Amino acid sequence: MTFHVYNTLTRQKEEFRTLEPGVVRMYNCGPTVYGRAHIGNLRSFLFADTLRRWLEYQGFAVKQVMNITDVGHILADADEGEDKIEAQARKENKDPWAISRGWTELFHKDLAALGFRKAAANPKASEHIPEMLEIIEGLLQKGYAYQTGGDVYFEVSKFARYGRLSGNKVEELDAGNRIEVREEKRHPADFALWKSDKQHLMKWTSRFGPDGYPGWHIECSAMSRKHLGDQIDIHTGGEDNIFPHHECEIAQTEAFTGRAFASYWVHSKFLQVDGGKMSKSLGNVYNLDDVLARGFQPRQLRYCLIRGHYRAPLNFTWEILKESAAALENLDDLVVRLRKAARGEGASPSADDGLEAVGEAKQEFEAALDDDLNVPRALAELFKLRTLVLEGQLGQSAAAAALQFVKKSNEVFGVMQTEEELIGDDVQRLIDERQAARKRKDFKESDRIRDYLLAQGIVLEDTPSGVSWKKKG
RNA sequence: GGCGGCAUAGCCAAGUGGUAAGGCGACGGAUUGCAAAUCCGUUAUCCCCGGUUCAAGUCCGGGUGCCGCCUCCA
Repeated sequence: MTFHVYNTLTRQKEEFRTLEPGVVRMYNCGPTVYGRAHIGNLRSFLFADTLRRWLEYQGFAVKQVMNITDVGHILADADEGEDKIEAQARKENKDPWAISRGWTELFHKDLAALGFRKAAANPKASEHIPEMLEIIEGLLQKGYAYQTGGDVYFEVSKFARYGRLSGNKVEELDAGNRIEVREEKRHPADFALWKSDKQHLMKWTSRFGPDGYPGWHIECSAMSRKHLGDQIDIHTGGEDNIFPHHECEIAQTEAFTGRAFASYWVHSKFLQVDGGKMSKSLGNVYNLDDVLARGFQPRQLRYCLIRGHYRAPLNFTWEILKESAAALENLDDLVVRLRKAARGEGASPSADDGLEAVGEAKQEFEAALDDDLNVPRALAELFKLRTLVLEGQLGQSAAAAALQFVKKSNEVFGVMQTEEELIGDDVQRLIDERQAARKRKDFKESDRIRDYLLAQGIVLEDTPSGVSWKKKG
């Protein structure tokens, strides 16, 4: 079995083949930095991170680029209006550059807290204006774009494949119905590559005039090309990016280079909250701080957001997060139990007992992820291993093999506590004291010690084979 | 109006046309000084209606509900 991935472009699962053997070039549509990333954003980025991790698990060298959009997003009207970052800047009465810088920093902090692997590059739109202009010039020369005043538009009708990704037909886009059709455009669906506006705060001088700024879509075409080359393997984003954003990117890049842009277009579904859409008016747009404020750990949120299949809607509630935390605790426990069984504690007498079952779990795990990154199926295999070890069906060798595999599986999920935790001598002394108290049936004292340690985050369990402890959370 | 997706137990969530993974929770029992952990057992005919088929959660048609896009958006 090899990795198969669903390609939005062809609407089917396809065998994954890279342009260059062993190397994956992947571009992830990143955030617009005018506010804090919410858990919906995080789900999408977490999907990209998981995909990368699965590719790396398989031995690919992944060149991952995730952009930071710090200019160019337009409000209100498709082609004219206020930049989102500028709008926020006005609201806060701040310099737009300070706004985007601040949010970019926070974004990286959020990713780090959630255990993201670092992308090879996080290019900023504002730092790639020349690269954008280069493409715009090329498109003008090739006749795919036209200039009217200080504006440049991409002429959609010149690119026959426009609409292939989204399934939209240019003539049925209903353009002009809800948006005011701008007179200078040759077709309502034509989109801006470059705009001029004196009012704009973030602007650049070009041959189109002194007050220009780029259209939204051009940045990704330029940054992807700059950092990964004309052709890439994977381009990801949320499902909302399919149209118009990615449709336009394809048009621009392919018209410019004359070659296929990305081999695989992969999109994650939206996160829902309370079974419906997330929205400010419902007050259910949460970010990492909201999650931390409720006493949850970042990795618990991570587990919660990756536990479903990326191509199906996923529901989030605080109750579900709590359930996720409980499930994750049991995965941590799996590691602990395997480590013990590998040492002989609770292991089956014959060292190779259960070795076959462990092999099957690994095989199923990999088959699940090979099948369009089916995380829930892969997770189920981990829980099956837990049942095996709890039932004492694994011998020492099998447990050691399972432990090695589970640790490796965590390279994909990045959620488990796989390092052995240690307690200090003082804690060990208290545990011994409690055992002594129990022996003399001084339960008041033994419970006092147990409660004290619990308050320190250490849970004691009196098993038939002796007392064991674990750290909480 | 156009394009696309989803609908599986109390809550999540898999599922290749052949008889419903897994997680969390709940209930009953065992074990325990108590608790926790663990063990045993119980807990779904898959939104509705019709059709194809020997056989459908899985295919087709029609509903209903929710989500996304067509306007910035993960």
